[in-house]
Amino acid sequence: MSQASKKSRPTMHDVAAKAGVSQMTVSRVLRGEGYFSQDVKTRVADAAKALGYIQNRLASVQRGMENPMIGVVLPTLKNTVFIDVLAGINDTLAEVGMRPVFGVSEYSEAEEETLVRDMLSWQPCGLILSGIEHTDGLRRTVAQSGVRVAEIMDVEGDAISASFGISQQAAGAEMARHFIAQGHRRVAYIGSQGGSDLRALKRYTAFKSELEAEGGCITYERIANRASSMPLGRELTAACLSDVTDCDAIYFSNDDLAAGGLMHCLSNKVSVPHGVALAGFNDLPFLSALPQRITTTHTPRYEIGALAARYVAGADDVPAKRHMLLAELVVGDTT
Amino acid sequence: MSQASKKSRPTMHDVAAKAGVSQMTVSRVLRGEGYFSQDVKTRVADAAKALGYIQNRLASVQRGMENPMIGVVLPTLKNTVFIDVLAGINDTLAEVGMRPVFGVSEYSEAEEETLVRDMLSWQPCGLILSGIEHTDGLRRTVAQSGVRVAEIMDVEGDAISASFGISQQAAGAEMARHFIAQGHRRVAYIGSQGGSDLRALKRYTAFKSELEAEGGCITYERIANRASSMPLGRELTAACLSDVTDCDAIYFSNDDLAAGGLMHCLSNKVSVPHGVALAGFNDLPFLSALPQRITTTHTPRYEIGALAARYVAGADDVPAKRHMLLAELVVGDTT
DNA sequence: CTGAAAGCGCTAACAA
DNA sequence: TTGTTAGCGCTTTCAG
Repeated sequence: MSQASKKSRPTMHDVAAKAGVSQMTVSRVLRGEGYFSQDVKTRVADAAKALGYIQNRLASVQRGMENPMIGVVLPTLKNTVFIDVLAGINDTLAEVGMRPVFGVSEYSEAEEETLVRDMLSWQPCGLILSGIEHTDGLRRTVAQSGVRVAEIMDVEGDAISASFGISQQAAGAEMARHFIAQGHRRVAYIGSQGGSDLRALKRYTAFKSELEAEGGCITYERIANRASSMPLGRELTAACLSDVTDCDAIYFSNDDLAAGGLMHCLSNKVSVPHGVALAGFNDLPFLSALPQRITTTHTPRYEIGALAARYVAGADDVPAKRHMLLAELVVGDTT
Repeated sequence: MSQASKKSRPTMHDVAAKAGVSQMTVSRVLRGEGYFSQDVKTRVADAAKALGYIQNRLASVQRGMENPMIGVVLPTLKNTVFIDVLAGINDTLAEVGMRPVFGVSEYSEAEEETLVRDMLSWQPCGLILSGIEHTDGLRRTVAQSGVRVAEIMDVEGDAISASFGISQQAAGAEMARHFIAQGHRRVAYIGSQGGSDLRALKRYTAFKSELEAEGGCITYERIANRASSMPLGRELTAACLSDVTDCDAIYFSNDDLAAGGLMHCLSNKVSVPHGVALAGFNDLPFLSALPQRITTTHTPRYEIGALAARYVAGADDVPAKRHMLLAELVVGDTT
């Protein structure tokens, strides 16, 4: 009777019965709070272990304890960048005994709102969202819920409370100045994700206006609808170089595409950077294995995830504000 | 008074007060169960929307409802393979309104057990674990918890209830036969993860014994401790080719390493496959962008995740048994 | 069709 | 140092 039946897992009552104490005492011992004798402590610990007791957090949280769970919404899993961010989030949360619940929005703000509503039903103590553009409903919902919210990747715009990312505009503009300095004035742009990647768009916009301000120009622009990948980059580059003969450089929205471009050039004996210069974005580790070092912008992806996680986990050394991390130009030999 | 205070989120009581019905009626309407008039239905729906009501799942689950949450433990986030699996899991769960909670074990069985204990405290309705080797404690814990458990990637060994994966042994043996058929008898093996990747080990063991049975031999073996990556593959290949001069092929534990190997050969004018043959494992999409098509084994990663998710989500068309998916040899031009 | 009562497993507050 | 009481927000059961 006091033993849990086959069907239901043991509760504190079962542990209490086995240890010969009250259920409340079990609660205290297991949390290590309040007072209890050494004897009781070991009896309870033994009983819990013997029964294979596992805490029911739903009940604790329901009673007012903080839920060590963080809702995380990423735009996609197809881009390594977010995997790195995820790793940073997960590692950091794990350090303090918290876990992420996941959702993928596929770059849709409406879907993001739905996901957040859903996650809030588990009463997480924090939320990590991507980007800084959200629906009004989302903003209202999270404001009402009172959970901590971190927005990652982007810091340009109106943050809900804390944002962690880089300046996409500065990164784009810096690359434009580098192009100009290297004498690349006629530039093609190749992107993916059909323009739903708002951060790539911000970068490109800044790149373009800086380039034009410095006397350069965009001679070709192609933003494919598919997800970014090396094969896609190779394909788009082939198309670009056969369409346009008057560009001396290609700016890709990320490294996967740029690496694909480099592969095209390698396989087709297009000299880089003399035939055409190439640059990507992110500085993914695999670049260092390629035959040529692609010029790119290093982004602190893991750090962004880690910092955001520290914030939503309630670390008091991470204030709620705009955290702009450094994105550094990495000059390779493709420009 | 009936309105939620600034601090706490609105409950069914608040909605009930606003709609002029009892809390129980709100519960019924919101779940669409039982009977209620059209009038009551709209009043409740309006009130809920006006208040921005979000269900408190902790309470429902506590009361006996199923928690649409699946605990997922992966060995690493550094290997694209698991990202694909994750995508399959997430997409499939999302279709039925479920979400994954994540943990990364870093290939440690002890860590896996800790993670599972932690996740079970949220009363998830299912668990997806990687591999088929687990601690006894883990097995006891999940047996007692009564949740559905799926084990992915590997099907050779004693599954808890349902396993989804490929035959690592068959994949390794098939590659060995391919090597022999192509005349590659003296083979080097390059791996990573310091041998904690049990699946790679199984593959290699089968590869080796099949190779030797057919008259081939392993002339070099290097399993680095670091995580698998293209740069690592390039580095290890360089070391291998400078150490050993008598191997005519290298079998890599995965595509990242193999691609790194190919890059080394490209950059150092080592002809492939005549100077040395190369083969990887997984058939990652980026291979199609490389200058040469690397021979590899295609693994149905997304499908494994998707199927496992269907099972733990409670789909009745996925029985609890050993699901061995097909891993197909993909012959490229590097062997 | 609608509501009142009971209780899931836990913890804060108080009593012993 | 330990136990008792109340109640978190919800759903099951049973009464109107």
